[in-house]
Amino acid sequence: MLSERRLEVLRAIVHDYVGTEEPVGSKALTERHRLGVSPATVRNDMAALEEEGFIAQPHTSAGRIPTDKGYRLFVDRLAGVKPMTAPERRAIQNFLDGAVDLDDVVGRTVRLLAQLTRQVAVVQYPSLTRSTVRHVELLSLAPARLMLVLITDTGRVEQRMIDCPAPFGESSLADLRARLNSRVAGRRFSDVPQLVQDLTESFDKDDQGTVATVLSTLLETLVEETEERLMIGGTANLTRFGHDFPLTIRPVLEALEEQVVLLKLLGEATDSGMTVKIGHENAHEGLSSTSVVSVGYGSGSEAVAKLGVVGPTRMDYPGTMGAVRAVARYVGQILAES
Amino acid sequence: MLSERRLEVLRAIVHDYVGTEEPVGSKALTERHRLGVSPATVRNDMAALEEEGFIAQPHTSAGRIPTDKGYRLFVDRLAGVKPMTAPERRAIQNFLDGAVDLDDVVGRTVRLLAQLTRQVAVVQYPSLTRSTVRHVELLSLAPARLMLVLITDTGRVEQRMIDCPAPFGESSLADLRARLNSRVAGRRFSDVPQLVQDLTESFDKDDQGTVATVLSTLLETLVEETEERLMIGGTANLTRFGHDFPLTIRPVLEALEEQVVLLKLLGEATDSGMTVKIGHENAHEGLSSTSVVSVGYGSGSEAVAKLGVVGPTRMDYPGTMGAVRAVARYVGQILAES
DNA sequence: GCTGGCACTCCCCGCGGGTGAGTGCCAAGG
DNA sequence: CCTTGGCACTCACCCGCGGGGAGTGCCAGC
Repeated sequence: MLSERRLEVLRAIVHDYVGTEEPVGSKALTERHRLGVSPATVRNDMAALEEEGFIAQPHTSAGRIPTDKGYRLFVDRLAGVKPMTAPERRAIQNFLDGAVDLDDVVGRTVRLLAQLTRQVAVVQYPSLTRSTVRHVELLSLAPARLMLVLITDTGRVEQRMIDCPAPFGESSLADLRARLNSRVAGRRFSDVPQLVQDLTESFDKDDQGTVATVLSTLLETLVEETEERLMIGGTANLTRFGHDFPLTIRPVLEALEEQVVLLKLLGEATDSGMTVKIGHENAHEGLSSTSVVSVGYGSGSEAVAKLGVVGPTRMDYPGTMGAVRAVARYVGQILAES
Repeated sequence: MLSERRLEVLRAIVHDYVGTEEPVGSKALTERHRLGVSPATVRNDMAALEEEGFIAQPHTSAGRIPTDKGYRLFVDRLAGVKPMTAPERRAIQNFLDGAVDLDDVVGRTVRLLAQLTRQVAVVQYPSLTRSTVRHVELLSLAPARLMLVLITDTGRVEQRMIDCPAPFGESSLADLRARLNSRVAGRRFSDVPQLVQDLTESFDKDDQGTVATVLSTLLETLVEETEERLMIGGTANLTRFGHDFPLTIRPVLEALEEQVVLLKLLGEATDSGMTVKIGHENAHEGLSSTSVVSVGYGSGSEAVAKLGVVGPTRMDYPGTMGAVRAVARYVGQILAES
């Protein structure tokens, strides 16, 4: 068990190291923080902290830097979330309020988050799985060719081409359109399969093939499009990383380009509250020297997608967490309004 | 006027420098290329080339490196476009053939281009301005609330909400939908304004307000959405740039995040044929040590958008140009088929 | 106009010593 | 038992120095 003062020493080390990017020594610590003890005592504490694996020295006779485990303890027990100041909150709201459509909301969010945290921002588009259907439209492009358009409550639109097994009249089309909408409009995606289950039977024998095709296409769209999109920004902030550049930055850029990796990354985050993954806690090895702070956001009480930032393990956790939480909150509001 | 041999020397310098990233000297040149003359002669030629501003030396008593002007001459007069090999062409086609929708086509193109050139790839979404309308759909979401959906021949879908000044009946809606489509389906965007000009008058007085609103929204969409989207990829390749890292890479990453800059960049390219912008020829100063190779692509004989790559001025121009041209060609085919 | 020779320039690299921050240990004191 | 000042020790970092080598410019000769 670590004494209160040792935790205080760890907090001070993290604080200073995040600020200076340089290993911090016992003397410097006592000068910058009012620990009320001498450097020698701090040295003893440091030895203990190192013994437990919370800090390490790059080489003998150098200062200490926090380990992943040290940051973990810091985040879990020593650091709070630093709330945004009132002007910052106003700025966030103003910036997001100008958005005109979903793409714009996501784009603005990503830029905002990157700017606030000075790190790389990742924003997932609102997920289809948890969304509800606003409208389903069917268009006849040619006698035996339809287009299915699906509109979600988050403002997303998906379209699919459908080749019909048999020609499909305008009246049948209008009929199907009406019945489909009366059943699924306003309902959650996950409920749709049951809701349309017996729809085919109620149509003329001639049309049943087409109806079945349409329905299966609709269901496919719901499933397929669960592979969600995301937007990233602020990659230029990676250049602030350190001196050992190419080695650090390259794998990160590579990881960022693989949407699958990022989606998994965000997906791992717990549903409610904020998640902080530190260094090697990230599954992807290219991100082993970065931390990811993520949180769910949504229009209602429930999260429909996630957003977060990727930065060096040596980051300002309280500030970053504050910014991420605040942005998520405001984006949720914006989505709820529209 | 430069003699044939001096041009040959320049070509050799560019070739070697691109390969080694190191200033190339007279001795090394005569060893690697069959110029048929001695190092001393090459030195004389180099002095002449330097005099004319095609090459420069980083410091006295070092080898020479090409200047922007040197690369320009190389591209214009000395280098051809290196065609892709048959296996490469097959790979391109296979890779692009798997695409399922427009987003996927663009996504695959960007990844492919980044991989082929080992540089940063930029692909503009097919532009709306030059596209044609495939279908316009009107949905009634609420008594006085419509949704306008615009579907283009390139597979793009845009939607807009419309608040009607007055309630609008289903029959009027169907009427408007039908008339609108009969007029604009298959027509170019640029022709739409004239085609719908007198449409409002033919409706009932009660409905004219709504019809006018719908039409103006449609026209707005056509104009607004001309601010086109694009996708970039392969930023990890920036790490191959050089040793003086942060200085070079940072402004490039920043420029890449500003879509406006990129759109302007691609926009400057001439419509037909390939455009190569070298170093300071790029308006944006963050890109003054990069070259941009871009070309239009399209489904028909006409370009609907552009794509290209951004890389160091020290790049393999023939190879890059070959890859860019080949990819543009195949993307055009894919778009034409779908 | 090409070539070989020659002197000169400077970058690069490895070496060595001085400096200073930081550590670990120990003995003394509360 | 914890804290503290003292002390010797360890290394990374900085800096200046000199040799090696690649490359250049110039010149005289063919």
